[in-house]
Amino acid sequence: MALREEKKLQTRQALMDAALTLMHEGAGFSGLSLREVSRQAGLVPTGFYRHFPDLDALGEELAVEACRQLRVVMRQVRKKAQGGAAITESVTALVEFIRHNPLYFEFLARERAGGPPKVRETIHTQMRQFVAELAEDLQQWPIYTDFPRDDLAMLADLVVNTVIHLALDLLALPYVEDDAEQVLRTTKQLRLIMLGAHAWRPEKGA
Amino acid sequence: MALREEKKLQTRQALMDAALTLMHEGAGFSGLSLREVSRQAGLVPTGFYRHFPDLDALGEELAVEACRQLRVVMRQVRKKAQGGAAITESVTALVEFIRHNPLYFEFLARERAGGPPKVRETIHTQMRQFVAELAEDLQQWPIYTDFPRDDLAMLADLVVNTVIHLALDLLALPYVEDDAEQVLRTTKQLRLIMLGAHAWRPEKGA
DNA sequence: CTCTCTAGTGAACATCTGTGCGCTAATGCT
DNA sequence: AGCATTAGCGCACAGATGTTCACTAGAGAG
Repeated sequence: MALREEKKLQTRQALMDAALTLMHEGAGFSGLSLREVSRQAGLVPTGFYRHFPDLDALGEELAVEACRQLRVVMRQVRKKAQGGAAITESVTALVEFIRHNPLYFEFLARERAGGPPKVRETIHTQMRQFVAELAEDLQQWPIYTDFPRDDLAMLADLVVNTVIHLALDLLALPYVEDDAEQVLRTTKQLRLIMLGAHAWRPEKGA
Repeated sequence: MALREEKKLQTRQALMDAALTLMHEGAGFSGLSLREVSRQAGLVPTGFYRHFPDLDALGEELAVEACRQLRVVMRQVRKKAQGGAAITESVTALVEFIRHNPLYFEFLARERAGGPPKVRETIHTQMRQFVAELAEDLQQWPIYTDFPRDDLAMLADLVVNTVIHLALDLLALPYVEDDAEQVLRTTKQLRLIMLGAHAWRPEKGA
C-alpha cells in the first residue's frame, strides 16, 4: 500500500500544479475549467473526480497548501529576526523565498481578495492566525512587553499587510525586473513602523 | 441626437451594473460570461456587441470608472484632512463612502490582484498616481517639508495600502456586521504611522 | 414626409463545459 | 495464486458559451 498511494498523491499534485500554472498565465482561479486543468495535468476529465469532488475543492486545497508554505516562510523569517533588528535581512529572506516558489504565493495574493468565498475565508482565517502568532512573538520582545494585546495585534496586522503588499508587487513584475525599489520601499516602511511603535503610547491609542 | 445617445448610455450603464452585481454574488470578473451579463442587463446576448467589443473591454471600463470614484473619495477625504490631524474623521468619511457605493470598491479590491492583466495594469497605474498625489499633498504640510521625495512616496504608499486593507476587510464583512473593530484598528495604524513619520530621520532611511 | 442609421432582436452554428456510466488493468491483500 | 479495489480511460449527453448573420423598429437629418 505504498506504491499505489504514492502514485495517487503524485497525480494529485500534478493537478494542483496544473491549476497553478494555468492560473499564472491567464485569468484567476475562477477562470479555470475542470477539463482544462485535467488536460494540463495529462489526465482525462473524468479522472479528476478520483482526487477532488469539485473544482472548488481543488481551490480550497490550494489555499491550505499555500498557507502552509507561507507559514514555513514566516517561521524562517522570524528565526532570522530573533537576533535583533535585522529588518533588512528578514525582508530579503522573504523575497528570496517568494522568488523561488512564486506560484503558491501568486495564488495567495490573487485569491485572497478575488477568489471564491470559501477560498477567501480559508485564507482570511489563516492570515488572522499568522497575525496572532506574530503578535505573540512581538510580546516576547522587551520593548513590547507593556503593549496591550490589542495594540500588538494592530501592529502585527500592519506589518503583515505591508509585507503582503510587497509580495503582490513582486509577483506583478515580469519576474526578472528590478526588485530593488520595492524592497527598499518596504524596508523603509517597516523601519518607520518600528519607529512609530517605539513612540506609541498605549493609553492614548484607545 | 439626444434621446438616442442617452438611451444608449443608459443600457451601457446597465451592462456595467449587471456585471458588478453578478460579480458581487459569485466568482470574480473572470467568472462572468457575456450571455450572463447581457441577460442580467435585460439585453439579448448579441446586443452586448453594440456597446463593447469584448468582455475584457467591459472590465477595463469598470476599472477606470472605479478609479474615478476612488479619486472622488480621496479628494473628499483630503479636504477633510486639510484642517489638521483628524485621522478619525478621514477614516470615517472613507468608510461612509465605501458603505454607500460598495460595488465599485469591491471591483477595485478584488480585481486589483485577481483580475485580467489589463485590468490589473489599469488599476496599478492609477494607484501609483494616487500615491503620487498624496505624496505631493503631504509635502505641503509643515512637518514633511524637509522629507525627500522618495520618502514621502514611501509614506504615502504605506498610508494608501493600509486604507485599502481596511476597505477590503469592510467589503468582506456581511454588510451589517460590526465595523468598529476594523475601523479602530486602521485608525490606530495610521496614528502609529504618523508617529513613525514624526520620528523619521531621512538620512538614516537611505 | 422620406430616407438613413442603428440599438436591439432572433435563429443558428461550432465549441466547450460538467458529469454519469461501464470498462480495463494493475496494485494490494489474503 | 486468486480475489477485491481503484486510478485512469472512453463514450455519451445535455446544457452553456462566444460569435455570425439577417432582420425590425424607431429616432435623427434632409
